[in-house]
Amino acid sequence: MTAHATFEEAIRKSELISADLSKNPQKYRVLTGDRPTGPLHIGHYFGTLANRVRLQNSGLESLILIADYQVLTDRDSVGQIAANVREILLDYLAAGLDPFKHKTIIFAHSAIPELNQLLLPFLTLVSVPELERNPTVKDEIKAAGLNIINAAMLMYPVHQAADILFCKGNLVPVGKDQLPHLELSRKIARRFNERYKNIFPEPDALLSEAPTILGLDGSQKMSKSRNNAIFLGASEDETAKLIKSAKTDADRQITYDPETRPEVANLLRLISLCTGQTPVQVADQIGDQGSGKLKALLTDSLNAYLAPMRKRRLEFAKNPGLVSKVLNMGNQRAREFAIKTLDEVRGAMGMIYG
RNA sequence: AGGUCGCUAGCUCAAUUGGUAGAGCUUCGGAUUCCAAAUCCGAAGGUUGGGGGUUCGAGUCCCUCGCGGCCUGCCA
Repeated sequence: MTAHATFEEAIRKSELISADLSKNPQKYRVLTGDRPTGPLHIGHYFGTLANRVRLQNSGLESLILIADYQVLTDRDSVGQIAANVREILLDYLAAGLDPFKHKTIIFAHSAIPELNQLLLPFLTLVSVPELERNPTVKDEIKAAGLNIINAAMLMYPVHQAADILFCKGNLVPVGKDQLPHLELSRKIARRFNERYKNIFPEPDALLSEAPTILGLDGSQKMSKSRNNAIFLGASEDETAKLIKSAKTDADRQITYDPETRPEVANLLRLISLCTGQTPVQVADQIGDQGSGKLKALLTDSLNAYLAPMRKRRLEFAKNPGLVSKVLNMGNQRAREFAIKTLDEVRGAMGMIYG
């Protein structure tokens, strides 16, 4: 099957599942996650976080992974990891993920030894060239400018397979770039089932139509490392300052044209996400008032949109005990899955001796 | 384990026979601009991996320790 055909197939299946979600939420267990390299920004929010909250609220069991070990795939040090984990927890809670009201489990790699142990048999189901061929990994190595590739970087898609399969997750919301990883997870599940015993589901992709949010420099995806991001927890003044620094163009007449005016289009799209208007409507409203007006409007819209989240975030920040409880609770529940699955795996492999 | 090369600003790298540690990019500020970008001007940024020694003087030479790359080997 060609890559394109695979993609078409993934879209088709994703649409079928999407239609089924509200009818049969109990059929699905969702896994997503983030590397704790810093606080989350509005690209994360509009790209995935909002969708996770939506899935949670429609009754799906959702596991959210803080992939702390994977911080080290492209750097030598974890940095202020404890602070970063805390910031991400605050972002999750502020965005509306709620382990107390919903079937949501927030947990960390490092707290689940059984999950990581699954990695070992999984690694034997994958060949080295298969890992080296992964286009997303190749891109990430290139983007990070790595001249030394550590083994964890090469095998992190296998680690992801363990993340998904330890809890028998069957639905993974992803962007197009993550499809190769999910394909590998499916392959690993299939090979394990074939070689030992049928215990793993083959997880499906839920392709989001979420727009990619460009950074404030307008040329690349928003990301912390490119220093072009607005953090969810930023103050209103910081947000205003960052938006003011965004790249635009010299044309005073504001139009929505993603092809020729990607920077302006990106700002219009952000307003659209905050207000519910279409980008074209926003552009018409600004007319010939220029990018200054566009930025003022975005600043007001975004600050207003994020205000309730930021308020919640500040309140959670005052309650570190509650934040710790969220993670401890999630770790405990995730670990129960992991212990159970590892037992099954060892049984299937004939590795229970005593 | 052996051989070898390396460690200088946030990043990439300079620094003559031993003689005041610099540049580019990034960051920050200013000019400019409807706002930006680009451009121009300016600023910040360092115990030269740690320690010791030689010397009037060490990034540079010597010793030592640490960390890392590559090559070869060994082991489960």
